[in-house]
Amino acid sequence: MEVITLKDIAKALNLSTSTVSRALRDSYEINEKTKKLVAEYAKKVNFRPNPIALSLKDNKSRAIGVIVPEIANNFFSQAINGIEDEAYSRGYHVVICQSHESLEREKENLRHLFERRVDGILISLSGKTTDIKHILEYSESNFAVVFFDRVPESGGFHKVVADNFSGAFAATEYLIKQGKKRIAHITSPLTLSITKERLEGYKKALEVHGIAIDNELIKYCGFDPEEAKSTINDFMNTQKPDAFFTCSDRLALHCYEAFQNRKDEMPVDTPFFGFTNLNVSHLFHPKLSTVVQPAYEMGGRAAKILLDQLESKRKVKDFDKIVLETYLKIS
Amino acid sequence: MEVITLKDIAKALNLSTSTVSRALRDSYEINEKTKKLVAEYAKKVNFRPNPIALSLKDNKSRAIGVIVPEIANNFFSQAINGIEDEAYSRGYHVVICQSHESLEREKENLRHLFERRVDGILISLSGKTTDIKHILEYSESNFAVVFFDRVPESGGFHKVVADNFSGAFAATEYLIKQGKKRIAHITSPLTLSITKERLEGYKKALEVHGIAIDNELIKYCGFDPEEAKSTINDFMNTQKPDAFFTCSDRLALHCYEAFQNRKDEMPVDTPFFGFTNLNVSHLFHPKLSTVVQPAYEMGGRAAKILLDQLESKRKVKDFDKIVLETYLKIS
DNA sequence: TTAATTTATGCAATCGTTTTCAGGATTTTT
DNA sequence: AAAAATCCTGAAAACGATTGCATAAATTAA
Repeated sequence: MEVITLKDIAKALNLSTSTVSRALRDSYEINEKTKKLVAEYAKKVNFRPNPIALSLKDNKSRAIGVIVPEIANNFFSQAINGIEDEAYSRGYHVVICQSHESLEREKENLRHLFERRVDGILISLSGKTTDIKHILEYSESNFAVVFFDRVPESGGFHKVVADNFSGAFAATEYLIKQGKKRIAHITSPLTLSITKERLEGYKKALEVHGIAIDNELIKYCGFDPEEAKSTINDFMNTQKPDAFFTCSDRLALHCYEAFQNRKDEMPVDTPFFGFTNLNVSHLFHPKLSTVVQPAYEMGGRAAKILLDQLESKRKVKDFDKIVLETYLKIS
Repeated sequence: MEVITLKDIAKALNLSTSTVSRALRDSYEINEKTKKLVAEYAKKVNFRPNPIALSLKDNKSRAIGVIVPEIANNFFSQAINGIEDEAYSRGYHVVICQSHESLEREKENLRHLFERRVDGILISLSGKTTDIKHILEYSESNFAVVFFDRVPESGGFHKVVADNFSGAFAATEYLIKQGKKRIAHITSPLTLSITKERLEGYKKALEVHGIAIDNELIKYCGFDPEEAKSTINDFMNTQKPDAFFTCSDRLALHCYEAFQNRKDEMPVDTPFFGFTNLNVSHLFHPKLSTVVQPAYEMGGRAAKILLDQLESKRKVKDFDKIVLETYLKIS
């Protein structure tokens, strides 16, 4: 497979590169016969314009960056699928970076992507990110940014999120309808937007069903597995909840592990709910039910907004916030 | 964050772009004073050479492509982590494509990456790929290829694989030492290199321990979950093995699902082994033990070989085949 | 037949960087 | 003091594509 340039074609057909270029782009200035000649030859030798040359010319890389906490997480890998399908179908490629829940890594990722001259980025914030100064720095220089899933509170950006409130409400309500009254909620640090929204959904469901909110049943857990372990131990030694509802993939897994470490097995009649996209939750013991987010769609929508923005001439002035529905997967 | 070019620096300091370029690359031709002046100014305005311009000049994109069957699979996402760490630390970026176990998609991925002018690719073959003609087409035009995990039989390529034989041997031996004698092996199509190697390990362990090989206990399963289902049903209705050993992530999951669909639960004293990197296998019911591959390392090594090759002047003549050890994770 | 118009093509600049070549200025050698 | 060597710098070409401008050739109008 040989790499062919415009110049090669021009030489072969005894034309100038400009004529060849125009012929291929079907310019009105070029004779039909010439066009056909060029088109046929180009096809024969399998000509493809060098995307790097085009990038240099247009000052556009036709690449977008994605920053997620972790690829090895079903939610994010599904979201990435959505992003890639949208991007590839529109001729963009995708550079993926992981923040590993670290603000420092997130900053490095941004710098790397910026230096690589990506046209814009999609980002789901790290768990340690409390403000977005580092992102604002870049977002001036016509460097478009769209947030998804874990988004900042401040306005002025496009965002795509799940309906965290309703998802948490539905899960909590489901547990209540199963007759549960002491539902523990184990959640992430309050710095994350999703934490607050899910907590509100949980509280609202209790309220609607006339169950008093017991703050002892709500625990915040950072990223250290040990935290989850001691939280679970506390719960089992004191509160003995009759159901669990955790806020994330990671927390659900840490809690399951904490249970495995205890002598007394997790009671089978204590249902466990997670806000996760784990595609194997139904194989867990005890069963793990989940609030599932439309991760693929979320990625695709976020990518679409970004690319639309990149390709539109006028500067956007109003910013979309798209909220996608979740659904329950009962195991 | 402003984007600065050589020309900007040249204008500001009243020098020519060539002098600035040379100063920054510490050329012996440039006066020390000038060098210092330029270096300081460049640092102040945060100059970064435009990678796209460099790519065009060098005819190198400093990007590598990765083709895997599926990102949403722990083995591959861990391998990608290894690839990205190696690549980013050496100033390359990574374009990820998924073949979704389809030969057609794999061909499209190749075409896409080639047109994108990546300098080389890392590939783990799709389950439908039986020959590598489509890859050979490209591998001429100084387009380096390194295979990992699922590699072709033919020589003439760099390869990084797990010691599939030993892994399968160890798992089978473990089951035998647990007193199991009728160990079912459910495996992928024989077109995949890993299938054969793992099957050989399984057979060898039986042989070493004086257990006759029963071909009725060996079943090949494609990618359709229904196949796994009927395989499991067949086994449970007739052979009733006293242990299971599956060849892949996917097969292990399909089998677990098949068991869930049956009335009679999977007997708890029938141990189940998978050749997978599932990081939640210990939370399954019944327990899933696994042969774990060093996925991160595999990705990293493969990337290193590829990048070393890209950066070496002389053409490689002998091709490495690196075999990495697996380990058992008993749940 | 000559001028005006249309048609078809090529030249050259551009994007940002590197690098070859050339040359001016300064210093050293004779 | 002239020739040679050394040092520093800049102009220009190259990478591959696009595009404004110029112009030659063909056609039409007068």
